[in-house]
Amino acid sequence: MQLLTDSKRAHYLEQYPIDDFFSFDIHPYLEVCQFEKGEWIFQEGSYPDTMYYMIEGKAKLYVTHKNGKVSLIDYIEAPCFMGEIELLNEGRYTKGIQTVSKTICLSIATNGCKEKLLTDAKFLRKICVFLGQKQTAVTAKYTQNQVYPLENRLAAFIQLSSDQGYYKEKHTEICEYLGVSYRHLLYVLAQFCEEDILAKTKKGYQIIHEKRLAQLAQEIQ
Amino acid sequence: MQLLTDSKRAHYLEQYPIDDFFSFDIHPYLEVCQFEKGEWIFQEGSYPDTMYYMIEGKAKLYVTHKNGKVSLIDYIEAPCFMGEIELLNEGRYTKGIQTVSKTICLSIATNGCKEKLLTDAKFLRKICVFLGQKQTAVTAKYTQNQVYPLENRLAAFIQLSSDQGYYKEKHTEICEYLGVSYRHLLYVLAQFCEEDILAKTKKGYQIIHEKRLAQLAQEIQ
DNA sequence: AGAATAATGTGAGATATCTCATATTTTGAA
DNA sequence: TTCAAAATATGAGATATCTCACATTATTCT
Repeated sequence: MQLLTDSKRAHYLEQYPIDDFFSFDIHPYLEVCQFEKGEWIFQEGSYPDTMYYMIEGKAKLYVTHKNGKVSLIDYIEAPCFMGEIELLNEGRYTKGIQTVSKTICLSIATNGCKEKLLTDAKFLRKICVFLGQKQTAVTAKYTQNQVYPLENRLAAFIQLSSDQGYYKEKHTEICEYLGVSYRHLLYVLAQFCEEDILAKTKKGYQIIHEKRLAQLAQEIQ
Repeated sequence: MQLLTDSKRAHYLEQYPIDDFFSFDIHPYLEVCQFEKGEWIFQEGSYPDTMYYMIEGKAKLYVTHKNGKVSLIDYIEAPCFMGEIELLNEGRYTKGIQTVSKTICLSIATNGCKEKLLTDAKFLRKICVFLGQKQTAVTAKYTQNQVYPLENRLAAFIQLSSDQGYYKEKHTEICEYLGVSYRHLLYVLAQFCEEDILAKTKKGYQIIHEKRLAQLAQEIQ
């Protein structure tokens, strides 16, 4: 992690003003940080003293289970808060956050202004809305995981993440996200090829039979 | 649903004071309602105009999927808010809430005081903490569902819900909660009996081999 | 460039879980 | 009390998904 200073710092603060999230002057507590790809923003089990607001980039929210298995809970995309739950409740981070790409965050050192934050209606309302939406999203994802086979969920995910008719995500990431084994993900991809829904090319999996894919995805809504 | 009046109303308002959730006088907007067992507090798709704070009772939070399957997202137990997300964001209820037992709620007609609520730091902070904790709980449950077989999850659930060494929940409810079919729940219960972890009696399933049960449950933590 | 590491790909066999059909028992309401 | 509905129970067969083992490519680092 690298603290940005001077012109870079000024640039980001200017481009992403968050003054209106707060009813007091937040600038004394603010830093601009840059995380490299793959860097951990929060480590599971560590003690929190910072809240972040991600303004550019993408990250993954993880939890590690006792048996060593890891669940990719969610992708986190700018703009969003991180560490807000830990600010509200005491305690360690129970989740890890790792960047997927270079990421720029505004950091708020909470030891300086925790009380101010927790009594600021403007800020709290922002957090409330954010938490509410996140909860809705996470709940939807998990109930779907439970009720639909991978065939449908993968179809929906391919629709979402494909670019110019090509699906080219990393299998290792996606199987974690969809909560299935690597092996099984490959099985279902192979099955899609078998059924001529996709075709494997050097550029990724090409979507051939878009209608059928949509049909499979739609069963979820 | 029944509005309570006079002495009953006064009784509950006195027993569960929520004045300190707000920095303004909430009483003009407050009612005390009673829902019978099995009644729906929110219907999926309906338009919200009320937020509730459940003070006695227990309910189930549901979502219905496109394919007709229903997920029991969570048990909701007093004390807790209901409809808070809909207060924050516009839109219909996307979840249904059905009581499990007779339930007493304080209702807050939001059309009268929405603005006041959404600018009240005291209230917003309560909601934030509540949402944060709920999110943590829901996430934990669902990631576990994904990673552990029913054997472990059921063991943990039996530990939680058993009373005086007896497990006697309704299978029809629990299979929904644990996200498995009725058939499979019965299989695993039978397996527990087979292994002399439980014994089926008229009073419910008796826990015989507590250590082994704990062992199975602990794999989750 | 070469070595180490990560990602991809595939087979075989196991198992966790589902669907459906059907019978019995319990519960709640008329 | 009786009847219908809900809950419990069980079998049989299907399938979605997992584990493990191993081979082959890409990527990254030195």
